[in-house]
Amino acid sequence: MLPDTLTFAPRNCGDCPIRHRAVCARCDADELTKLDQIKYYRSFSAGQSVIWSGDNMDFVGSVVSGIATLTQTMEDGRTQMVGLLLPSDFVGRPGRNQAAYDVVAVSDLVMCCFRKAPFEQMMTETPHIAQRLLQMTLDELDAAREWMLVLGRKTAREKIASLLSIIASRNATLEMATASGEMVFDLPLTREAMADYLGLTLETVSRQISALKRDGVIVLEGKRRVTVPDFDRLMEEAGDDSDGGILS
Amino acid sequence: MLPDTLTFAPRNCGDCPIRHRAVCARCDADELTKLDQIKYYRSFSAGQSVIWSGDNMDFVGSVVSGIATLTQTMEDGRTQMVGLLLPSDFVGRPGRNQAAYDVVAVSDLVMCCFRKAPFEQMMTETPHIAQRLLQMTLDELDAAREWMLVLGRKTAREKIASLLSIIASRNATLEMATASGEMVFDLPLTREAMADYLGLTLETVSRQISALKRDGVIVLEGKRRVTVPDFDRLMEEAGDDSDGGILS
DNA sequence: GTCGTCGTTTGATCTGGGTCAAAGTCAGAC
DNA sequence: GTCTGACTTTGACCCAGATCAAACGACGAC
Repeated sequence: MLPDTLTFAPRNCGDCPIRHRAVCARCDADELTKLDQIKYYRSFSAGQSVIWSGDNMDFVGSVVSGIATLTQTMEDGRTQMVGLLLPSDFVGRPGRNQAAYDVVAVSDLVMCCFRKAPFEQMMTETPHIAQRLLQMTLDELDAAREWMLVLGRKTAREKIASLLSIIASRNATLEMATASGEMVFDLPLTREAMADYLGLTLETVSRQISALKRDGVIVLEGKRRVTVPDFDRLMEEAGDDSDGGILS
Repeated sequence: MLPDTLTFAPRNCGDCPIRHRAVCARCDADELTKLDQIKYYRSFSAGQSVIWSGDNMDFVGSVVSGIATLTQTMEDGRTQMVGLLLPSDFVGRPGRNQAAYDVVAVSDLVMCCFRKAPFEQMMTETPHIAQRLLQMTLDELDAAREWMLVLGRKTAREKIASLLSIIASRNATLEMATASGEMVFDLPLTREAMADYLGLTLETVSRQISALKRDGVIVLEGKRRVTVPDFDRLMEEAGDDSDGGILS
């Protein structure tokens, strides 16, 4: 457990893998030095809980590596995932002391944390941080609204295809993309987590994945490794405009 | 049509009904003067479209009075509401030129608009605006996540109860609250719009409203005026923690 | 090796909410 | 007044996805 995650810690921000995408993306060298002074790393192993809804939360931070989920739970145990946190995503809300959601590490996870008070202080002093945070929050809001369409109006099959295309394209920027147009990636989530993401049961998730496999939309190696032979086909199955609507 | 909405326009920001809740809330007198110079009002009558998804959008703005909806539409016509815009809510995204959603006036509507370029200019100069916009965006993100739980995991009855309690509590701050603990308000949405909000069909909305009425959770006068005799009961029906979880 | 656990698949059955259809209510136009 | 159209309600029926249940596969502990 906790293999080299602790030794992982990049000593200075210049070497950080998320330097140009996280909340610090716009900071100049000076600002980075200041951040460097108040930052600290925390590691979590897969399955571990980062924070519980309602807990006192005295830090904010960025996911450096690994994946975490943001979920909401009803009294009777029904749960809905409301955020999927990938490297560079921000956790916590400046100006709030209590966590509003459960945060759980889905894989081994490293976070770059800042104590809340000094971070909020810095936010007022260095507009670059607030600017970047606004941009990231607006992006998250757009993602949440896309997700609302998925939850409210798509069929189970479309939901699965949507999730697969989201994961595929989030990874696309990073790696993968087998020249030939094929895409290969590992599902970071269990069937149950996918069900929580999509407002389904895990059985339905399993059945629809099997169906997409049977129909040749995806190819599976084992239970986690997915190959998408034709991404446009997957987008069609997701019910999305195939000519990916250009925003921004 | 378009009754006194145009003459409505408050001449200066000091008199504005949303002065202390909109994106300008934190501005001081100086900043307000600058905003005053670049603002203009636009009126829309009920049912009119403010902007279509994909349209070029050269302004941003705040809802001054009236109600509008933000919706997404799939190619085959399925629609999902992704935002309900009440007075003081912000429309548009700085740094984006195309509208991402359809915006439709549900009632007669007055908006306070700013051309995008000067507004973005001001945002970089006066941190008060960006600060407030960040706060508002974070609030919207929280609301979107709450909404995701509703869409993904609640039953039709719970969905209706949730919507009613959201509308009730959004209004609560303003007016209403019959001392006795009763709440009375008008539904601003048609059954169809409620269905779009909740990921249901209008028939199901109608049936569930009838059921809540039959069970005494709400009382209807006509089709739009709602009385809630016992708000805690309504919250229970919504499946929410009755002891309203305190965040912030 | 066996056992236990966790994640997954598959089958059988049930049901909440969708779909199709018809009729009711109300406000504004004429 | 009555006609029209928008909105709403209610009924009958059906199906996608939930629920209940069983079994399978992979992996780590022993």
